[in-house]
Amino acid sequence: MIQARLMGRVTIEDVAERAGVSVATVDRVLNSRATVRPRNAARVEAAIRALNYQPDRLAARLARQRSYRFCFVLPRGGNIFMRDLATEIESHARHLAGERVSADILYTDIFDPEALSASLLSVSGKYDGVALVALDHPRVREAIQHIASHGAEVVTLVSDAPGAARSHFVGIENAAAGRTAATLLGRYLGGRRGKIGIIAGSLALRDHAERHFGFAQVIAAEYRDLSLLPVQEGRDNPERSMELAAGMIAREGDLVGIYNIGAGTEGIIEALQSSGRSRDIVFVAHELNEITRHALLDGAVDVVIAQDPGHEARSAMRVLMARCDKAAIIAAQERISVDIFVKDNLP
Amino acid sequence: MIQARLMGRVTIEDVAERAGVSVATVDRVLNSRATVRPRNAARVEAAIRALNYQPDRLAARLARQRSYRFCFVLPRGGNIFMRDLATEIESHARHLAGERVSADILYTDIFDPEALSASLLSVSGKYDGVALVALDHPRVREAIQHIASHGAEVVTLVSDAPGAARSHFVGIENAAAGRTAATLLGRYLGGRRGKIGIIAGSLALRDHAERHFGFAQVIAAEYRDLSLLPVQEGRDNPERSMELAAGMIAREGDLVGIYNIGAGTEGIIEALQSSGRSRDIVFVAHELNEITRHALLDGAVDVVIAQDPGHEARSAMRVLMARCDKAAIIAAQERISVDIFVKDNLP
DNA sequence: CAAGAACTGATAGGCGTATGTCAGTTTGTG
DNA sequence: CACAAACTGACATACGCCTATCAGTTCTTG
Repeated sequence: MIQARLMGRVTIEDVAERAGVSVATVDRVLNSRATVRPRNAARVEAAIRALNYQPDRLAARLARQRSYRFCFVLPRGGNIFMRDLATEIESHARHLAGERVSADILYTDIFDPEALSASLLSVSGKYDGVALVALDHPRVREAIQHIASHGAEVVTLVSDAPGAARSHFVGIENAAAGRTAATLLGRYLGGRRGKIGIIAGSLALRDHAERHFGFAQVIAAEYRDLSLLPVQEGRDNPERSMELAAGMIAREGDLVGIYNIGAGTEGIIEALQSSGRSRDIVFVAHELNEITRHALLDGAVDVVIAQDPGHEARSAMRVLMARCDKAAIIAAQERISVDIFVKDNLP
Repeated sequence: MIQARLMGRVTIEDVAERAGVSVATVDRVLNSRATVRPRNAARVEAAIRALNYQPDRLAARLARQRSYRFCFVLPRGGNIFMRDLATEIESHARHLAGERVSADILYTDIFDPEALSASLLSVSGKYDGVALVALDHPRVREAIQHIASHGAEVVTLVSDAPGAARSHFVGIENAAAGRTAATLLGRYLGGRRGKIGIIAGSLALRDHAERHFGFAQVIAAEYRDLSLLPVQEGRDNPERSMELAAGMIAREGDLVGIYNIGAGTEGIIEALQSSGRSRDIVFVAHELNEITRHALLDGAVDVVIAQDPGHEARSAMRVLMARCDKAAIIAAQERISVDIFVKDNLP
């Protein structure tokens, strides 16, 4: 092992010496703890640059004795994806116990602006960071503002609230996800002519609306032989989605594709299979889980567009931690990608 | 901020007290520093479990005064992907400077077993961890063994050497990548009948051979209307690949698809475009970079199968660090996925 | 059962930073 | 020029763990 002394690690003492001041003064500059005469402050800054001083993050966190408490606000009784997300958050929180981080999960009705904002306010002031699956609503923005102004970091997760005081959004670009679905569905159909059915949870959900927008855009622009049926809202519910899909299949003789924007995929698979037209209808769904995974292998689903809940959980925590100790975040690492899965590249 | 004392962080002192021994003994057990009577060792283990003690990794690294030195062994004069990988390694190394980690890059001819193993031996003993783009060859395995037996951790990067003493492989499953390419190409062709041209860097490269295997497997099993032309070796060179592609296009009137297993994609694009048959031939390539990115947007390439060099660089460093301080690695986080890109889900 | 071997406890000092105190020095102001 | 205000330096303590030392205790073994 090579020891640090051999590497000549630069410490605040070196900076102090070089700047001709005491370590206390360097500390005052570094942590803006008290006013320092401009001349000395400048010297310190210069010494820092000259020596390329980088504070030791390990020592800093140890000394600061900070243990970060984060709160994740998730939908109560959510779909499979949300349950997977919760599992990932718990598992990563356990892992981070050795790094002085703890995370609680608060379940609430995120579709009700009043309930969500009440939950947010109830949490305000008690945590160093809050991650929430947001609803784009004035009340919610207000609650986020409240948390932020009480000194906590806020990030939105999966679903964003663009105008709000959140410092980061951990999630995918949903319009791009919709466009991706359209391109794959269109290319898989390879020039066939016909109708495409679309099922969403609810177009009142920002992410569903955005996916629909992206999907419709690409189909209109690039696949003139395909036409879209009006969106049906299945509320992410398998039974309801099954009925909607069955209705579509029965009504439209030239149905060649289905795009499920939200959850409830198992219902649509059932409708397809019991209709006997499963092989003729290209089906694109969202999110990778036990159901869609098996469906891909069976051929019941042709393509899955997904976001990785594990990545999102870890990313949210890393971003919160980084913001809490004012460190830089690695943009490329924290970017959540629009994943495409076929039967062959499953994890 | 919530202080640690409120959280009741468990320290070795708590463990010692609970086990009825001194902290020195706990330390002896934890770091197997000297022999401890079995009875006491068992008590300590029990106390650790009972209290769910987790050593503070920050404090440990600080005290140990370790600064990890890693070496990355990459191909000299590599293709775009390898250059991107090098850039990512440098950039992440800079980022980790504040966490007592440094990384050097050593360029060598990784296709020559003698040269590669000589480079590995020259590096042996000087680093805490080595990551290399491996060649699957006895000489190389021997060199890896040598490094490992001198106390350094070894991981393979992008290309594996399965029998060797590396503790981890950071890269994709190449057979799965090949299968994925075949499925997308097959589905994009939507039942069209014809020939598929395959260009590889060299089938002597393990990753290329594996991709080819996976690709051929799926085409044979699922796309009876498609037949494969013999693999042409372009040595990852754009000019040579262009000539090979141009030849194929001219010779085979019913060429409906091209799969480029390695680099040199720009050459193939040129051949396709100057032939005027670009729109009729589905083209699947590997790795996302400026060239393939533009080609996707242009429509010159239909699908790109990729691995993320940034993820690989960060993952290699995290794995090396984790192994150096005997910490657990997060499997899901370190798994490198076979990414699929179309024009709509580009980062 | 004595002598040596094997083990254990107490303690000190260190890693690089944070935070606070207090006496001492410089600066600005009237 | 005096006096308060603003600034600075030196030092102490803490964070949790690592490493080493040394005296003291408990085991082996002949």
